[in-house]
Order: sequence, then C-alpha cells, then structure tokens
Amino acid sequence: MLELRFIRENLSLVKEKTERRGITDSRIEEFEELDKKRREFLFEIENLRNRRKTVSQKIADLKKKKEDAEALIKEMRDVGARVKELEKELSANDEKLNEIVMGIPNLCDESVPVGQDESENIEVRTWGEIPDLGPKPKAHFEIGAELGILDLERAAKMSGARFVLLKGLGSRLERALINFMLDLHTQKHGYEEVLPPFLVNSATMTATGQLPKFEQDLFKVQDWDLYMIPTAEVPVTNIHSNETLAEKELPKKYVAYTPCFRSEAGSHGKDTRGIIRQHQFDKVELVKLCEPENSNDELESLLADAEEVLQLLKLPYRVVLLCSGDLGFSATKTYDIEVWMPAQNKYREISSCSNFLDFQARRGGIRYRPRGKKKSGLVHTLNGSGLAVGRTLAAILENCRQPDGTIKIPEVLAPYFEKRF
RNA sequence: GGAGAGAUGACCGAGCGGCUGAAGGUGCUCGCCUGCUAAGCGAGUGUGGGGGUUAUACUCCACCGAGGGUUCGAAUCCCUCUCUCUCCGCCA
Repeated sequence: MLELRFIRENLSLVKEKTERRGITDSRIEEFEELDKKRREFLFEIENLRNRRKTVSQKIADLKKKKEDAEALIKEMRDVGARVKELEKELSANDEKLNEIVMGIPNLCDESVPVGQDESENIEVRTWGEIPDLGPKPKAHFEIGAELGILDLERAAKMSGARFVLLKGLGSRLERALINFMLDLHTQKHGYEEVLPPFLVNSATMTATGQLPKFEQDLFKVQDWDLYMIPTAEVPVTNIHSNETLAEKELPKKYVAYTPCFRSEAGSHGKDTRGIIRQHQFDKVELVKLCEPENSNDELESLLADAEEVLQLLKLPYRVVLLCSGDLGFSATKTYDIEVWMPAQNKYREISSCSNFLDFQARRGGIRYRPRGKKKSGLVHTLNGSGLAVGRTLAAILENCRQPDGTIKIPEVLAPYFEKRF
C-alpha cells in the first residue's frame, strides 16, 4: 500500500507508474474525490468532538460545584448524535477509498524496463554450460516415470491434476534438496531458519498483498478465516507485523521451507504436463527485513544467495530483470532466476527475488527505530525463492541424465544420500 | 467441547466513569559528570490521521486486544468476537 498523502500529492506519478504495469483501471480520479470528501468529514467530526470534549469538561466542573448542567448536557446529546451520523458516513466513504488504495500496485523502480509482458524482460547474465543431451532430450516427467520416482497418474487419482506423488529416490531427492538449501542459507549465508504455519488468516494475506485483490489465486479453508499459503513469504514477512524493531536487529534474514499452495486460476492449459506448475509444491524461501537505505543492496545479495544454489548444483541458469508489465503487484523491482530445462529447450523460472520497499511494511505495520531519531520508520521487505524445490528436482532430472538413463546427482547432495542406519 | 483468569506504550507494570495519552520501572536517545568497557545526575522518548509550514514549530482528533453498546463524558460499565494462561474432557 502506498501512503495516502503520497498518492494525493503525486497523483499523476502514481497514475503514470500504474499504467506502466499495463493497469488502466486504477480509478485514480475516484480516489481524488473520495479523499477530498474524507477530509471534509474529518474536519467536521473533529470540530464536533473537540466541542464535546471541552463542554464535557465544563459539565464536570459544574457538577463538582453542584451547579445545574442540564442545558449543556441536552446540547451535547445532539452533538453526540450528529457525530455518530457523520462517523457512519465517513466509514462508508473510507471503505470505498480503501478499496481503491489497496488496489494500487507498488511503484516500479526507475531501473525497471518498461514493457508489456515477459517477452520484454531483460537478460542480466547467464551462468553455466548448457549440456549436450542429443537432439531430443527427455522431459523430467518421462524420466521420472521411467525411474519410478515420479507418479502423476496416482496423484491425479487422489487429488486431481497438478499434483504429484514422489516415490523412493524421488522423494529422497526432494528432501535432500530442501535440506541442502536450508543448510546453505543458514550456515553460509547467515539466515535464521524458521518453520511457519502453512495456513494464515486474511490480515496476514493482506499485509503481503495477496488480498484483497488476488483471492482467486488462493485456496481458502471453508468456514474459517484461513488460507493456505501460496509462498512462505506470507507468514515469514509477517513474523514482525505490528512490531517495532530496534535498528541493531536489522537486517532480519529468515529462511523457511514450506509447501506452497496455488489455485493457478487463469493458467489453464499452461504447463499441463509434468511438475512445473502444481497446486502444491515445495519451496525454500528467503525473506529479509532491512533499513530503507540498504534494500537495494540487500536485493542484490539475496539474488546472489539464491544463485549460489544453482551454481553449487551446477545447473545452468540465467538472471532476468522483470519489465514493468511482468512485475508482481507489491514489488518495486524483481529479478527472476531461470534454470535451463533441456526438454523445453528454454530457461524456466525457478526463483523470483523482489524488493517491496515499504509497501508490505506499511500494510503489516513493520517498523524499526532508527538510531538517534525520534520517529520510527517502516522497514523495507524483500524476498526470493532459494529455490523452488520441485522445479529444481525437474531440472536435475533433465540436465543430469546420463546416456545410460541414470541420473548423476550433483556432488553437493552426496552427504544427503549417505546411509545413516 | 466444559469451567475459570487475563489482554494497557519498544518491554515490564499501575490505573474510584471526568483532572489519564495514560503513574512507576526497564530499555533507548541526547547532555552532564566520573582516570578507565560500569555507576551517577538531568532531559527526552508511541502510532495513525486532519489543519498549518518551503521544512520545522504549532495545533486538533483518534487509538489502552478487535468490534458494537450505555453515557454529556469510557482504558475504566455492558455485549459479541479473537488470542493467551490454568483445570477437565478429547486427541497426533
């Protein structure tokens, strides 16, 4: 959410930047009208309340002196009624205003290229060698079926499309990847591991921006104010919601493994084969809360932390900078890491690293106290996948397949396959 | 699910319906002092919003878990909800 005052004072900028994202129905004109009305209501209400307060004081004094205060009390009765009326009108007005403000996306960073969709994203760099796997590399779902470690049919039987049953070494590999990623980020990159709830309430979803606009993307628990998390970003960013952190505590760096649940409404027909797009998938997520002046640098180091996972796994990838039209609602700037998928002969997203500035912090009330300053300020929040585990598994199956049909597991994973018992 | 207790500022913790945005303490910031990583003294220290200012200053309103209600007036009384704790039941 942007600050009300900021929107009011920068109407054309907000409008222009929103349009850069390809959003034309931001209802900025309506904002102006509702915001003006809001302040008129406030002015009148506050004046009346001020009068009520002073007169009530007078009534108290009169009563203390045992004098008659009936006339004043009668007058205040009317004032109170009028205030109540106006408050009702104000809150109706606020509701409409809020709906608009909550629907305005974050402003994109000046370094973000203007573009319509992912075709206009900019490649920042590539890493690794694309393996030579012959003319027609096998797809991960073929390989998985062949090895008996990936069973989509039985998952469909239980749950429907877009679910997978991992078996044997498949599930073992998934678990190894999760542990490898968590170990790397905690032990080498200094993140604190957390294991958050997988169901969260609507206030939490609102803070990070999934609600109110994107409810159709979420799975909701019937009759409860609970949603299944689409990413660990949601609970982890909210760990410190409505708290004021000390400056010396920053930056807060968290890493969390969670399953993620997405309805994938609107992506019918996309990635229908395999495990690239699932209703449930595992992800290791990196989340940072930091001081505003550092968030740009923190984004770069977050990206580097995520990239290192692929480097250690020796999987070829590239980094792209998302253009304005492809940028998520709450983000000001996003880098995607895309891993090479041989069967598709292209790079596919495996991580998304974003800076949200104070957009989420304002919604969630995440503050910090700057050293030597009286007023607390909003932190900046960032997050990125480190990495999407299912897609990593798919990438390993496709990239590391040997001519004899076996998979050569990346060396760094060896410790996770040791015999323990 | 049943019975009871509670929810106050960054934290702890007071608070007869009016003089409480809220005592006291801790922490933090600034200053002073002190021959030494401490102690002492003084001052300051919530959030949001409106008006005002180039920006300060200043000023007004709201907020004591959330939402309603009673009242001229609510942190204080009433109702509903949420959460926490204790006991019982159930349960991985």
